[in-house]
Amino acid sequence: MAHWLFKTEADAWSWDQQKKKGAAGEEWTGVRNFQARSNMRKMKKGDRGFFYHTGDEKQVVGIVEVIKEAHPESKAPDWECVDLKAVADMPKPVTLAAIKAEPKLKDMVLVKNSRLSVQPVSEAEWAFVCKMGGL
DNA sequence: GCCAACGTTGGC
DNA sequence: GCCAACGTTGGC
Repeated sequence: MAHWLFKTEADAWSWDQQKKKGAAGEEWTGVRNFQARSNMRKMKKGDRGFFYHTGDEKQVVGIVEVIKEAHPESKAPDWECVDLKAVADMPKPVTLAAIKAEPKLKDMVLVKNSRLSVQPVSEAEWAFVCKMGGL
């Protein structure tokens, strides 16, 4: 199973909003970057990802699961999205500062290319960040 | 609020 | 197809 990281600003689409959608999930819309889109196209149902708040917080706040693979956005059919549902809170949110301070995570896309909004996460990185977050 | 880094656009 | 200019993002 592959792992990912979804970046969002809390005032655009927050973890609370995502959680309120429950098991029905919600389309992950607004991706207008080709690299991010190609990452979404690689996702399989059941893949999991980190839900990351950028902006003021800059921390991983939860875990989401892909419940529908890449398809056109219902409101902007020229673009694509996947559907995500919230799976779990991070017991202890993992901050960008903590990630940057950890040598094992120095190659994370979040560190190397923070602007990319949908990122791949390696298995080792996934396990390590989960551990840091208390999962 | 600033600035560096990156992606996209458009002229050639 | 290249590259300069521009706009946007996001960390600080």
